[in-house]
Amino acid sequence: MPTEPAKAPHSQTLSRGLRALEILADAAGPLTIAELAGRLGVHRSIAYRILRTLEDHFLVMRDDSGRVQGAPGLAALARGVQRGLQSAALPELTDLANSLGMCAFVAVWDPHDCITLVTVEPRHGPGGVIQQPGSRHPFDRGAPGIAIQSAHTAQEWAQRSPGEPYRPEAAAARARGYATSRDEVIHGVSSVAAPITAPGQLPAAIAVVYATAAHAEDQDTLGARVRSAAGAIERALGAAVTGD
Amino acid sequence: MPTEPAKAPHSQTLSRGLRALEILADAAGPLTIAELAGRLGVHRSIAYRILRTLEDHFLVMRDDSGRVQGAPGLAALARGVQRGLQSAALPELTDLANSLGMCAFVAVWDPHDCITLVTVEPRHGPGGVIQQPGSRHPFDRGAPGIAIQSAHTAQEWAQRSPGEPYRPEAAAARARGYATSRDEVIHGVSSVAAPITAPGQLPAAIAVVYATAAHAEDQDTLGARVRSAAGAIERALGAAVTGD
DNA sequence: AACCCCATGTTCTAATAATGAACCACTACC
DNA sequence: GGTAGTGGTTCATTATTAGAACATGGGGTT
Repeated sequence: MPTEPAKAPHSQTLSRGLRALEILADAAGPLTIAELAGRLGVHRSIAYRILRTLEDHFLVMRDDSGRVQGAPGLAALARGVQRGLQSAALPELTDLANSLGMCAFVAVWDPHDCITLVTVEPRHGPGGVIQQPGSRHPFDRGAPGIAIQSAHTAQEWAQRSPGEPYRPEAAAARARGYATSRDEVIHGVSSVAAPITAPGQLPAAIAVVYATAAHAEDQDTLGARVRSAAGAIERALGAAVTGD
Repeated sequence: MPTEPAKAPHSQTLSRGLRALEILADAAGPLTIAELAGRLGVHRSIAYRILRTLEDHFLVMRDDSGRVQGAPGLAALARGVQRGLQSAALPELTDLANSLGMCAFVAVWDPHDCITLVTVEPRHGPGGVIQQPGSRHPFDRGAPGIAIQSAHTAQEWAQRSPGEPYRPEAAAARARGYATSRDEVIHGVSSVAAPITAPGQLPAAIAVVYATAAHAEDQDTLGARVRSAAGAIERALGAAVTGD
């Protein structure tokens, strides 16, 4: 990159609208317009117009007292994301979750975090750990992050996610084919994950989580299970590519 | 509404950006920038700047050949949507899916369609029907739409979703507590759904789908099952409201 | 190879669309 | 009955966006 041709300008209004959606997604509950304007750092009247537009697209809604929150239209927008991966992973996830009695999920790479895409709870699972779809975790927390990194060398990683540190555990995970973590995201919760890589697909990982107290010993068995699930998904993705 | 105080202006740029996301979600596969600009009805250079902004927010990504598609960030945006309903419904859905061996899902009301929010596949279910999360269906197709309508009288409905027709089956469903459909969305596929209503929550429905050929007779049993699941979800939502 | 075609990406000026302060109406709470 | 908090609207100013025209580079085809 010799002479940096100067970045083309970005759209201010659009960016603010998207930040509004991000803020709403991260917020604990519904927000008042003034709160949103404050967090956005813009005048109330701007926030108001932005909201009007978002409402038109069914991406936000107001509750009885006029406060703002995300609307189902957002789910519709997310439908197409990594569709192939989602459908390939779903059967394997349900199988894992039900046979192991653990919550199983798939997370995908995003430059700054890894994002949970699909989750499956085990049959009688309300007592278990719930991994919200759409939740983000930094790469330095949890087995899925390690697993995704383990599909790359440190150099590849630095190129792919500049600034995101490369965990040393990734090397061991690369050798074993799966990664583990304990107490990294939630205290008392362990996780085992295996990477999923397929041409044309974002780096991803399949993982299970469980209370550390239970199932303490058979970490190797879990590793083998998630590895084989990852392999099945990769084969399904490959078949989809060639067969479609 | 006597004198319509004149609608405040909407944000053009933001609206175009959102339409871009909608187009990408509906598209079969990745789109080239020119295609997107065409469908958007704007000049290529505008589409380009919009994409640049969307990329900054990790909502779209480019594949190897520069074509555009949705990115995992979209899933993160959808995380907060109807969170209470999602978590309350998940255990009931897994229970339904696994005990009946059918795909179970929750759909919520949106002014024009009903949108699938969460789905659970049965244990050994890849052969079964998969209901993509985020998919929209018009209210005149499928049991969930009828179930959602059945929670309202025709008048309430006309006020809530102006222009959307009220299906006559809703009255019968209202009396029975559940709705059925056959061959309405996919040929050969039947569905049974029950409404979920809770204060502060959007109207929703829980449903199961199955191949019409199998399980032809016990429609009443299915109705009772989804009804009781809906009741359990409503109770969980009520508890969450008062207990939080 | 030289050509053409189609793709992405950048630059630039007119004028459009966004900005943000001020202003109104309403409700809830002192 | 005031006062402070909402949501909602208006309007002059100007910064932002629009969209044409211009680079650039890769891929076929003749």
